[in-house]
Amino acid sequence: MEIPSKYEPSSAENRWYDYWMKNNYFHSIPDEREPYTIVIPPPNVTGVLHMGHMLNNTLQDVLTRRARLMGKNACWVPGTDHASIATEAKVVARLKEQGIAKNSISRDEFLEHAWEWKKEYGGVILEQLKKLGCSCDWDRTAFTMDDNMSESVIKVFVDLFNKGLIYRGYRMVNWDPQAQTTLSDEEVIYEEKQGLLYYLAYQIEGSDEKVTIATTRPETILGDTAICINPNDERHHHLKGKRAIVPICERSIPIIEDEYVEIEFGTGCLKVTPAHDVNDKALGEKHNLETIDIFNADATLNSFGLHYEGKDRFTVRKEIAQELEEKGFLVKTEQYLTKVGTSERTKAVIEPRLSDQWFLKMEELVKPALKAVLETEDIKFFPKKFENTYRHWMENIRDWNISRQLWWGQRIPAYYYGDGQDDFVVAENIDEALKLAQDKSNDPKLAIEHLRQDEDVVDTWFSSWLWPMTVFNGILEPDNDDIKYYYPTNDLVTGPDIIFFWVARMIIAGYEYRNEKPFKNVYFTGIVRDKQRRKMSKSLGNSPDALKLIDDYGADGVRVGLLLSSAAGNDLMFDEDLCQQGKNFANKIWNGFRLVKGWEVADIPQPQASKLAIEWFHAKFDQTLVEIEDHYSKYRISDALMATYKLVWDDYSSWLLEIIKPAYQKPIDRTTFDAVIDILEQNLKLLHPFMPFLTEEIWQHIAARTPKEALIVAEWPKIGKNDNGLIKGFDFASEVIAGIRTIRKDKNIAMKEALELSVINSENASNDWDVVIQKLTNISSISYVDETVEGALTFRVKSNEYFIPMAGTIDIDAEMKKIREELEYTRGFLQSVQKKLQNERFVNNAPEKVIALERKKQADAEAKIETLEKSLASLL
RNA sequence: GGGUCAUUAGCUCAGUUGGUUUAGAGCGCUGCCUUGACAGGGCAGAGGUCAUUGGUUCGAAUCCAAUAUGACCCACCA
Repeated sequence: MEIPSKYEPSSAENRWYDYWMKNNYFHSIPDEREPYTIVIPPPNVTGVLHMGHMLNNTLQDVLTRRARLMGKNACWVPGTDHASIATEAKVVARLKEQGIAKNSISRDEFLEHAWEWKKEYGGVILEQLKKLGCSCDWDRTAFTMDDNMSESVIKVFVDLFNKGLIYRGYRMVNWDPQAQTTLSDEEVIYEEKQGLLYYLAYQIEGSDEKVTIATTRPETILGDTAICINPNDERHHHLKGKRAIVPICERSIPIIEDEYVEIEFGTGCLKVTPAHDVNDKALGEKHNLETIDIFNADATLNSFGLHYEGKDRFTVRKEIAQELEEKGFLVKTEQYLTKVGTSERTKAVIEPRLSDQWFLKMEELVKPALKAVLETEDIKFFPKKFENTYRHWMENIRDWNISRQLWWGQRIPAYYYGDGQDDFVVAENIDEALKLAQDKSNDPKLAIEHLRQDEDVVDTWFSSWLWPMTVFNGILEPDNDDIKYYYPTNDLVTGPDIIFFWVARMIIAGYEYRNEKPFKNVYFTGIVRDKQRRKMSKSLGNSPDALKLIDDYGADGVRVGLLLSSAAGNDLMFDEDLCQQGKNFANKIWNGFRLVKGWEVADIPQPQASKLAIEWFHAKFDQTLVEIEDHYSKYRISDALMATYKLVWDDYSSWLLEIIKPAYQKPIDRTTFDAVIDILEQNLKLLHPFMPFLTEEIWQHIAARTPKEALIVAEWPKIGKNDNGLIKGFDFASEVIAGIRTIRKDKNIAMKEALELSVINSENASNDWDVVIQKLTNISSISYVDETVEGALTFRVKSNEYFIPMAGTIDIDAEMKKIREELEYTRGFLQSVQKKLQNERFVNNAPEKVIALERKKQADAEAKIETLEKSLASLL
């Protein structure tokens, strides 16, 4: 059968993915082997594959496949996250297109639509992961709103409530007026925006005097309930105890004093709006101020907004500024750079808002999680620098607002039975709730229909923080076989952007619910950026279509492309050229295989050169394997790939195959052939985690294999004896080869023309490698001589001198120039070494080993100089 | 405002407890080669005052300090 000269990925990829699925290699069940577990960072159900996912999941697949090859019971659990805000927004938008308003349908009807949506689109991203080659255990695919997941969430909520860690509070929270829900502090992104600072003059009550304040939000004056000055500010002492009149609404408000006010900022006078600013709220509580909320839930003004009622806050800002100016209250405006909080999901400007919400007390929960990372190193971060970020957040942690005013998610299991602040119970189901409510209210006649469940759901992260446990049902059945076997998981691969949202909270939950870490190592990937260092995003349109990339370069090519430049924790500048490099590599491997496959095998003696080359490659392979293992142990995946790349491209293809290659249309001896097939198979194993499809394809081409013998479940190579002498000998020989090639190049001597080589072997180098040198450079004979050969081109390796006699004239000047240049360099080098050795303090203080090395360098350089001088003399 | 990290070849990055030839890799670049695995290839080559300035040391890309530039994280100055 003719093998095409170009590797065609698309058919192979589908074929082998189906084969792997059919033979159940991805599926894991507990057995006597050591487990290796990864839980996927569940992408949003609304998501489509982007470059970040590609990188992230390629890394997970590399780790999983390698673990599998190493004989571990590898289990990579896939799944998706219900992403309440994002998904609810999409469903709302879709309903709107169909002419249905969310508030016109019931909660249950809405949820039906949402589930319908999930059924339709929820699997898209997982299907895309298959295209990438991800070897997830699809039988275990989970979703954060699966029944057992939701039950777990409720159970945990009730438990934390009963422990006194969850409480209900009337607090200032981050309100997203577009999604109409609260957000946690972590979901608020601060963006710098150019705005205006308005200076407004308030009339002092009962006088003609005025007081000027500065604000960025003039529309909130309608909610003002005080003006605050710093008691140490002498400019304003005359205002103490007086009252001011708020413009437009003409409310009389007190002038209070507090050191919180910065004397330097603005005019040193602050307007206080307790309903719409966290600091103002604190002031309000301290000074017992009235709280006036002027906004509706969608951030339009309510009746306190007077004639602005019903208008949006930003419209009002413009209009009220105009009115204030017309009425003479506006003193001036200044350009002002301010930080505005926006919603991570909807991008809407966050409104601080007072409302009843559920909070989780973090202070105690955090302690074991902090210790595990920073003290005991039970959990290791790669790269380590993120431990600082983690520490900082954990040590300054605030209570977590876990309630969201949404429908898509786990509904808060609180049941109200009366109108009092305290008239509620928390229970896993309504029957439990009824019993508790009857007890608490002392009213045995209380019935189910009297109970109203809280309308809110919990934050999405309140379900995903349990993910490493709930995917193995470890909350509902804490003693089941899966959780006992797979937990704690081994590696977590994720982005540093969710270190607080998710990573930290999983660690907290792990210690609280299993008294054990959720994972041993966390590998933080970088952010994928484009060549101009811009973050890849939909709005910029700079994110390539993942599936198109796979079409163009093959999944293996894309995987290699992504991994080539992704040191842990460093952002990665993605460039399609890297995928091209990956594709080229795949083709190189393919052709290396094609060459070997095309050879005719005969029972003839093994050439000495082949024997030596194979021994050398074994040594080189062992040496590289040590390197690769070291890289993996430090999660330096891109270095592990590069080491493999060089082994296969340079050592295997460029050197080994060239040395053993039989003459044109001549057969190869069986011994060499068998050895090279074995070597190819070992290489394929190292390559498989990076390039699963291509390697399986070649593996199965080499020989007919039963499913048990598939590459995906082959045995990872063991580290061998690593013979250094062979590697040194080869390195020396390769320098000789390069010298001869350079001469051929310079003098334009075709490879067909055989040359002779003479050598003055001052280095006493072994002649074992002569056969290899001869084969690769078409040297007919190598003779060992004592004296300089006249009329020859020369080159030197260390202090060995090589001669290639030339029939024609030798350009003496050029030869001399070359030698002089070498001489100059070597003398310079010798000088620097001598300078060190002549320094008494160096000789006295440096370790023995270092001095010996310097002496060796000196001797080598001196020998080389002697050789060069002799050659030069012979030319004169 | 506080903090973390970076700065090495045209680009992307290694350089592990200071000493392994006068600093490496991949890509790119420049020449030449090209019927017998692969032009998605081969061979050879050019290219760096290791951000700057001081300091410690026998010895610094590596340790320390300051400066500059950039990135990220945290923080309630209207």
